[in-house]
Amino acid sequence: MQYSVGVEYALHCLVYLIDVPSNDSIGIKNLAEFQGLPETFLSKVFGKLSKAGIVSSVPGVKGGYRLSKSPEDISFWDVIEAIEGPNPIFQCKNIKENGYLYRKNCCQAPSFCTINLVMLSAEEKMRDDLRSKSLSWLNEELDSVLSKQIREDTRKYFSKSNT
Amino acid sequence: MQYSVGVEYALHCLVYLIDVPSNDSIGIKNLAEFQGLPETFLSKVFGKLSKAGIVSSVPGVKGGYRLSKSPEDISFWDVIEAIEGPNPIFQCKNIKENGYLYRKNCCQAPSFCTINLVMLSAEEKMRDDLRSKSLSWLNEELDSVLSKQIREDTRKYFSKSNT
DNA sequence: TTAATCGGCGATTAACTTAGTCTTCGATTG
DNA sequence: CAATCGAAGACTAAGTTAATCGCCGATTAA
Ligand code: FES
Ligand code: FES
Repeated sequence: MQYSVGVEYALHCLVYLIDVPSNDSIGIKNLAEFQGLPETFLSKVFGKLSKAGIVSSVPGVKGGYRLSKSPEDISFWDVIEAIEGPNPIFQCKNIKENGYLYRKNCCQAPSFCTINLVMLSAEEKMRDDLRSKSLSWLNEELDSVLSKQIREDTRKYFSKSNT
Repeated sequence: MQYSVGVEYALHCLVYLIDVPSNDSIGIKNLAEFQGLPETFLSKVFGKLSKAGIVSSVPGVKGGYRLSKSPEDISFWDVIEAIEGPNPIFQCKNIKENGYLYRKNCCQAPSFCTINLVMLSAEEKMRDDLRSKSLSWLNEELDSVLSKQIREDTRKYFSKSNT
């Protein structure tokens, strides 16, 4: 049970899109090449991000992707939800309604299962944490963690290839 | 991306084991029948719970399962970890070490990826919440949520079939 | 205008996982 | 000794994941 690799791909790619001015964009090809990722698959990932309104595409040659809103307004959770969908991690197949007692005395007040509620509220704790971290926060964090050299080289890579 | 149904099966089954005295046990067959679950599959789930030291088995005819420690000391997270394994939900394939810059200037200080750290710490929030809820807590919760009648009927079901 | 380059999208695939079954085994009961 | 239980492993069918391929429409530059 794990999130798909698409989540990792997406988050890492979005880092490079944060600084891109709104009249520019970065192509899938560049993003894939730079990170050593399969280009076609990355294209699918960006399809989901696009549908979720996180990025917007620029069609045609010299096209690519850019953020479709401020990095301040894109949280980690937004990205995960775009890739993985809205379903909770805990899978409740409502087994308590298949139970002996429920089969016997048929008409029950449709109540929530306590176990399910516990799981969902625990997940919410994780989501709240992810909702509190935005892409712009991540950008600042990376500025303080990564060497100035590396960050500069990265930006140079994407700017030169899109001139 | 979801936890397997085994987690739901396990948690629901463990509810019925909380009150069982340490010289008694409940058989897989009863648990499966009562909840309308496939018996053979449930047996696999209990295999995992047994390996994790949550339940212990009583072999032979009239055998079954019982808790192998106090319900106070069994948390929701213990159960999930027993079924799903210890791996984090977020899958980090270390893609940053396949990147262009890392391929170029080869020898890097082996650093952690900030994105990964964010994800892991968010997961930890969820796990902490699940670690704080034990089976005995769940039992009390169910006492206040479910009708006295249902709880009694349930206990009767398992006691009469194991006499 | 036209060829080359981009993203969008759907079909397809291979590998893997999940949910579940079957069968054989060893232990216990009566 | 036979019937009943759990343990364990082989097996299977269905679903998912990661990835590829091919075709389309939009865009650009020659
Ligand atoms: S019925 Fe699904 S968790 Fe209780
Ligand atoms: S390398 Fe895996 S999350 Fe950054």
